[in-house]
Amino acid sequence: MNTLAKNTLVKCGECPIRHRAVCARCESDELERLESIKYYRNFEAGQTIVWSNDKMDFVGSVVAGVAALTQTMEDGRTQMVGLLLPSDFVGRPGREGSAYDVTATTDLVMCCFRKKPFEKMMAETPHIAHRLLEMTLDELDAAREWMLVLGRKTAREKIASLLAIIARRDPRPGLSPGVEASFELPLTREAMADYLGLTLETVSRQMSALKRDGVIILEGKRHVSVPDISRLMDEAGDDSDGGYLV
Amino acid sequence: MNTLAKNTLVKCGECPIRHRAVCARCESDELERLESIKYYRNFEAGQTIVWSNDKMDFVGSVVAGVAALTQTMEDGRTQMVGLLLPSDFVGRPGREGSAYDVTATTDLVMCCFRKKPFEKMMAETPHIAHRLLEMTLDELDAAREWMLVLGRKTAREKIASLLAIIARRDPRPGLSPGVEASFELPLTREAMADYLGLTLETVSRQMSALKRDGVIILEGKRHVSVPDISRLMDEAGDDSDGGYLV
DNA sequence: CCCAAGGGTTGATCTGCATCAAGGATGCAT
DNA sequence: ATGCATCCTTGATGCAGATCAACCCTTGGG
Repeated sequence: MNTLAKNTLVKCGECPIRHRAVCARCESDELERLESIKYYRNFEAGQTIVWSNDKMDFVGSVVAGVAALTQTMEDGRTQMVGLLLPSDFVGRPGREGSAYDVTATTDLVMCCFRKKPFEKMMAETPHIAHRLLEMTLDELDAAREWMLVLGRKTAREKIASLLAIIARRDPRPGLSPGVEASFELPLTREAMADYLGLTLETVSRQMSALKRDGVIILEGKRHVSVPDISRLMDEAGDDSDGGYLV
Repeated sequence: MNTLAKNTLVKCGECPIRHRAVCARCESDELERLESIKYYRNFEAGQTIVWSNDKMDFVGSVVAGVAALTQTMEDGRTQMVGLLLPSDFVGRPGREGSAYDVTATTDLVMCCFRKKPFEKMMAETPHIAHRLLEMTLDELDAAREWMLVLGRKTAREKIASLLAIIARRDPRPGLSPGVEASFELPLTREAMADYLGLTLETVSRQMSALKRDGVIILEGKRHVSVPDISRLMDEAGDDSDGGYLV
């Protein structure tokens, strides 16, 4: 247990980013064995990676870009239940199919492992299973934190919460003076609405309101700069230290 | 992986109910080792089991009664993020504290394992870790299914969804003719509201409405009978087969 | 060059649920 | 029996966010 601190990132072969270790003791021979079964896949923005209930014959992690897990009711109402940013893990070892639609919301690169050999390795290598348990517990915490957002926060707080997550996970230090974070929104207004349990009109209005009030600076429709991150966190009503979310 | 089918229940020592196996291959010596570190704890309705951020030195499962995981914002808004029914697992191996308040909503019996020895056993016994991963994935599915409820369902659908969960998990076959399920609500109206992201007044009104419309039969404030379960599922807007939830 | 499609904004109006408020039922302590 | 607390119900009113609708901007294709 805990062979690796919670969010430790390790270099995985030639992956362009350091991503969360699946192989708990990197640099060791597990990593090499992982290398031997891994491959890359590219997706375009909007493309579906797996349909819910479809068989999913791989697991992997996001290397670049953003993907979304969504659930849909018969009448078309949809709810995003997970947002996958670079280093996030996808797939359910020991499960046949996907429980959700997985779609790329931007162009996407994934580092995949074929599921069968990955599961075999997992069975032989205890700390991979432990590491996966760690990661699943993180996802569970994120999902539960999001339940608070969905159940109890106002539209403005929801938007601020989402922006805070993205800002935190995209750690580009301030370029211009007076800007503490700056990023490109990887989601359309509609996708944001689906994540937040709102309509796209409400998302648009609240984005305008946050801009008007100086909480964010919008350049174009997608580029967001945050002059004061703690101000943004306040708007999100965030009690938490922002530990686990997504 | 998958040494045990998803919801297989096994007899664990003298526990009065068959609960979900922590020890994946029951009847084997892991079970005996588990027996040697286990103990029971009783709680009264309303009692807090662990406070969020407190150190939690045990893991375990609910034997009888119901417990709730809740998160609270500084201003007092609270959201229940998990409902623990008999056989559900509590605790986060490899984690220090609890991320949520855990409280008993009814009188409660838990079967506990001290955390340290449990983790030690987990490290030595691979399929315990696998089993725990299975269970955590189930919880993750439940949390995500609940995100759809919180984000996209109406008050009436939310109530119906909650009743459907409880009815499904409390499999007492119909006593009177024309009654397909019947149970005692383990939650106050306020607790239901906290789970559903509503106010207690709205919960009360929708319960009355479901009663008026013949979807449920209310005897007193807490006893619920369901004449037609598929009708209730329809009201819940449930597309799913009701696979994972709670 | 024009047109269509996708993404975004903003306004007017409607409505589901929250909020505020009062009162009923039950149980328990004095 | 009386008082008080907890839990629940129901009514009146208000408002946040949904819905309906118009319009803008950008991109890309004939």
